[in-house]
Amino acid sequence: MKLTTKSRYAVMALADMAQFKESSTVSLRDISLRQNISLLYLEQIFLKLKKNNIVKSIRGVNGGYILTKNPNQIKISEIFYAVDETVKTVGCKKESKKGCNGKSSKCISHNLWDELETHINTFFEKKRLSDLVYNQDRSRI
Amino acid sequence: MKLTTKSRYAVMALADMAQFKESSTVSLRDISLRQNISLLYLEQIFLKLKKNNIVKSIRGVNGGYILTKNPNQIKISEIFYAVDETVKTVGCKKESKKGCNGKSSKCISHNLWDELETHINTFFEKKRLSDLVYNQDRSRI
DNA sequence: CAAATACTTGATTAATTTTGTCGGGTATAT
DNA sequence: ATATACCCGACAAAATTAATCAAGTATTTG
Repeated sequence: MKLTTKSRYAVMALADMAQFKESSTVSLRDISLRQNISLLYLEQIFLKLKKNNIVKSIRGVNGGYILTKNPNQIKISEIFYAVDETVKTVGCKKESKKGCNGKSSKCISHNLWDELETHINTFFEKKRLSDLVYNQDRSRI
Repeated sequence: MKLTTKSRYAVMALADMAQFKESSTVSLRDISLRQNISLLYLEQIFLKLKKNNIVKSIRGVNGGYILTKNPNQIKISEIFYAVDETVKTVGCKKESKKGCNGKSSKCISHNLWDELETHINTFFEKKRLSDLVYNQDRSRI
């Protein structure tokens, strides 16, 4: 059970923006250099973040991206949703006739997986981008 | 972020054993039929469970597997560990000189991922096989 | 003891998903 | 104009997961 790099990078990049927003916009090139993430890959990720209204873009020279909200209003769960990171613990098909479909007949472990999913999602709901930035500052020695 | 079928199957199979232990041993063939899991794949899984002392095996006709402990003493975390399911949220290499190595220099999101890992693992530590079986019984209408 | 059952093990293949890259755009400040 | 930086769809490489195969060994039962 692991996180995809896509969602990890998304969070890292947004945290980077929250931290280094010296100017109004932050270019992907800067993030790429600072966080050591492929620029091309970052572009892919930011398209999704933009579609989901987490950042907005400004084109042209001196362009870049800006957070649409304050870091303390951006939940980690939003970010994950934006880049299609989902928590999948259950393997049962909803439309399967025989076997577990989550409704009429539940497999032995179904409730456990459901609980787990909720447990993880709750974590993401609670955490906000601002938590990272402050945490980071505190953890520097 | 998703669970591998291997660990899902492992939990399902063990829960099945806890539930249907009419005789002393349960054959993989029975589990395979009841839970609709490939027999060959189950064999692979049970080898690991055996190496990790969660089940023991009895060969020959009427052979099969037996749980080594009571279901209320088998943590989900043990099962996951046995089949090599690990929770990996951090992508940072421990030996990397530049960038995050988890110690001298931490990347912005490092603490978050660590927290998440702990959060998930705590869940698996708390849950026991017996929780599934009872849950299941309760959820049947 | 023969035959059926069921566990044992390593190797190999098939399928899927992740992790990017490529190539060609378009908009804008200087 | 031209360099910078976002935009977008398609594609390819790599890694991982999922599952199968082949060739066993041990044990019970008739």
